[in-house]
Amino acid sequence: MPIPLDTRIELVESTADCNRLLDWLERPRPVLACDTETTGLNPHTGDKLRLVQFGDATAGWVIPWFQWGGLAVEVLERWHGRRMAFHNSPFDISFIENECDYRFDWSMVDDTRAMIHVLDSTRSTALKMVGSRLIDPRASAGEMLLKNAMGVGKWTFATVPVKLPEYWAYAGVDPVLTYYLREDLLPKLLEANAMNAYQLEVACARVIASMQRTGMRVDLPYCDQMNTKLLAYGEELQAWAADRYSCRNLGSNAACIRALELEGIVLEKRTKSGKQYALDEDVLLGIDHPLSRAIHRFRKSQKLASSYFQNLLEYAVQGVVHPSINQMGARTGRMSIQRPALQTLPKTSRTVRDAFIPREGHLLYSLDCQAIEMRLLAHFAGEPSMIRAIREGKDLHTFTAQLAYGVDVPTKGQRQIAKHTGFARIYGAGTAKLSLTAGVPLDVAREFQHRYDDLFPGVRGFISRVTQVGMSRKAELGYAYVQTPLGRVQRADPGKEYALVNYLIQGTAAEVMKRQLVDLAADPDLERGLLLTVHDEILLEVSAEDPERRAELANRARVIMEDRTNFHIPIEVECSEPLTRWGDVLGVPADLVQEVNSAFYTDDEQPDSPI
DNA sequence: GTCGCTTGCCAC
DNA sequence: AAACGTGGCAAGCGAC
Repeated sequence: MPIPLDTRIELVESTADCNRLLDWLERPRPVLACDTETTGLNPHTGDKLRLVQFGDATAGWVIPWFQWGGLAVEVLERWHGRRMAFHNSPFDISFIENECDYRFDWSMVDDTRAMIHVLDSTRSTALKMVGSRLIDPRASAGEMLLKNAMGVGKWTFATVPVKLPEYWAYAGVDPVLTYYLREDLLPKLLEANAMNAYQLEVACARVIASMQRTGMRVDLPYCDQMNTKLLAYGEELQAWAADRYSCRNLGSNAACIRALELEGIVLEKRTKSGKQYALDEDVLLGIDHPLSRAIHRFRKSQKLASSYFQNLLEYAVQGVVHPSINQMGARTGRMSIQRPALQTLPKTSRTVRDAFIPREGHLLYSLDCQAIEMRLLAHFAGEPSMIRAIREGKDLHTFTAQLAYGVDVPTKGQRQIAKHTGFARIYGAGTAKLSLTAGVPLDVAREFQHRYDDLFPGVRGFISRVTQVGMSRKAELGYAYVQTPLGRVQRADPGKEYALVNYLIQGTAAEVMKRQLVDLAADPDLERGLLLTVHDEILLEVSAEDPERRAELANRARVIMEDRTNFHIPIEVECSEPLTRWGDVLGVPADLVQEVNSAFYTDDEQPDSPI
């Protein structure tokens, strides 16, 4: 095993150093590794490049961007057309492209973070951690030294002096580690049959970078207005509760529990850890008392204000939020989005989604994969009746309820239990959990599960096959895993082999989504309009000027996303009407929201909700 | 003051 | 036999 930490690390401080670096660049190597150090995490919200590093097996070069940025660009231009390796390419490439005119050739990019994540997503993908594991155990030592030095000097990544040896030496090791990691991981990808999954990740990376750069336009005055209203409402509720029930802080569960107990309310449910009485939404709604309702309303308004509107106000730059999209956010290959968390905006009311608006002269479209996880379940299970029903365009939950109850038109309740049972299968839930989430007695849940298994024996067979395969691999290799169609390795935690079913379905759905992004982005008209993905939904922005053209673009996107060849079931996509606000997709007229929300509680002398 | 844990809640 | 999966985020609160 090579020991990259003994490799020469050099800081560029003079024109002589520049020349030595350019000489070094002439040497033959299969790939040039590159990394950056920055002041923060988001190039679109003001964070800047500090260092650009290049490396191979022989050396790591550290270029202070402020003084010697031109040299970094010179290196990139001279190397252009040849392979480059990064560890988390969208990050470094976005930072560099944000501060100069050089444009990377994404088809030449290798990404070691994508490699490791496709092979094992259960462990840290941080470069130093992976480096210590696979290349040199001392790889994380430099990080500790830097951390100590930064603590002593009270520095952050934005302020630590470039010439501090702990800083630039730490930085210079990274491209060398990346270089060795690529060498280590490429054969492993081949061996594991995971190359297709990796290549999809690499192809997707540029789309992610593009979406981050584009960002989403936000109606700031609206956010500000909503935030102010909600905060004022919270204050009113606080004052009301303090006055009537001496409950000083509606945000403190301990204080609320004390106040409720003083009112003679007896709590029973415990929290998950069992340490305290639970006071969650379920408990609150089960208590018929004005204070309980006030706590509930306070929570809701707090949540809307602090998790959503305040974040939008905080993260917007010139009216646009550029969230951080983590392409490999979840172990299954799903993406996650933060600062702000645009994948978790409430759907119960349109209030928050109404904050998102298209750019001037544009409209939004929401493209949604229809019931993709249920469809993939049918695909993997090879369940003929399910597959037929899907092909015939039937709603799967209604179909299931029809079969299970022998009726043409199932009741809402019958469809509901069918739906919950389907999802319980996808998630690996047992009878108890199903009974809880579907809100039916244990025996009803059990009875329906039995009917479900009788109706769809393929599903049961699929689940036991997956678990079986996982277990036998565990016996052989020490860990249970399955692979998605493109080869992504999905490992189970010990004792949780049942979760492999979910990982396979969720991971495959994630692959479908990434494939869709890549295919959409291949069309320049559509790439510009890609704004966001929410697991099975893509938000697209299209010029509004010509109604025919915009409808054509939206339909083009829909057709590109659909897949009728790779699975036993069609992946079908529904396209929304053109939207002037994201909230339009929820269908509820905006002016009704106020009424609906404030009609919740009518009997208490509490302040009225502003929304 | 910061950090980490707990609790709760938003989405798919 | 039975086992719900993946995330992000805010506030309270005790420890340092």
